[in-house]
Amino acid sequence: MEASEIYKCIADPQRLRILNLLDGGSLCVCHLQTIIDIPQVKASKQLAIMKQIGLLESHREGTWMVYSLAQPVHGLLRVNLDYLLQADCSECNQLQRDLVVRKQLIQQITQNSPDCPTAVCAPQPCC
Amino acid sequence: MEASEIYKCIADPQRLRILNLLDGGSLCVCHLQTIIDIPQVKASKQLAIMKQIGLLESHREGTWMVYSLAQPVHGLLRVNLDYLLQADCSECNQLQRDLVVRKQLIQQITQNSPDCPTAVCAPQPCC
DNA sequence: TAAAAATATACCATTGACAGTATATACTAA
DNA sequence: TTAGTATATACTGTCAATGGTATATTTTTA
Repeated sequence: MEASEIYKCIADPQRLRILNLLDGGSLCVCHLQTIIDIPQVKASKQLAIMKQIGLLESHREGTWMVYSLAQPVHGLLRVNLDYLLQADCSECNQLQRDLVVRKQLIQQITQNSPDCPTAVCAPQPCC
Repeated sequence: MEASEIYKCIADPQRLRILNLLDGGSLCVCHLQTIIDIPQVKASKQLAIMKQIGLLESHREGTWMVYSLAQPVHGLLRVNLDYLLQADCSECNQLQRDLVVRKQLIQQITQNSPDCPTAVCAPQPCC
């Protein structure tokens, strides 16, 4: 994977937010939609782009598609996610806030259905 | 300066090469043209873009424009240049090779005119 | 097997980045 | 002041990325 591909990818703030969120663990499309507040089509497209490059993996779980960072996380991506999380700029703050929202969402899901593997997806309709 | 601006910038391999070269010290447009082997127009445009964002500074020295990284170097750029120089991918290797060529070029200039401040530009027509 | 939910794809219009050519500007030296 | 060198800008056409709408696909459940 070329460096420029990765840069082109994370040059889009939405894609960057998605990568950051997935770095915290797998999520299904509907969760990403909810947290980032984008239309379904767009979420789906962005995810497809990143899967295409090889940054993301996905597997189906019922009707849900669960996305996660391809392992091992590419060094260049790793370095940048780490840097941004401890840096101070408007986009960086957004990433930090996203992780908080992510945690809250997972907590909600877990309370509503304790059986649900938190790393994955809600067993109830979630969106 | 937003992270996405920097990423959009370094997502272009030529701009990345320029930034990497300037990280080794100031250079004038004609040197960059020579090393990277791009037409004058393009070099000038790329430099203008990066100056616009605030990544580069420039000053005139005779007919030459000397470009350098804006100080202090933005943390995000710093992190990425450092990573790429020690990584192993085709674009990374290019960056490493560029620095070698840069050193050779500076050496040539210095030999031909020992008075010339190597950090800057040749006092003789160079292109 | 029909309906509903979650997700993906096709299609289209718009926008933005990019390359190339020509021309302009700034400076130097004769 | 003219010619030459280095660099910048204007202009134009082209191609790629992006957003939106509609529709298709996959799976589950009734």
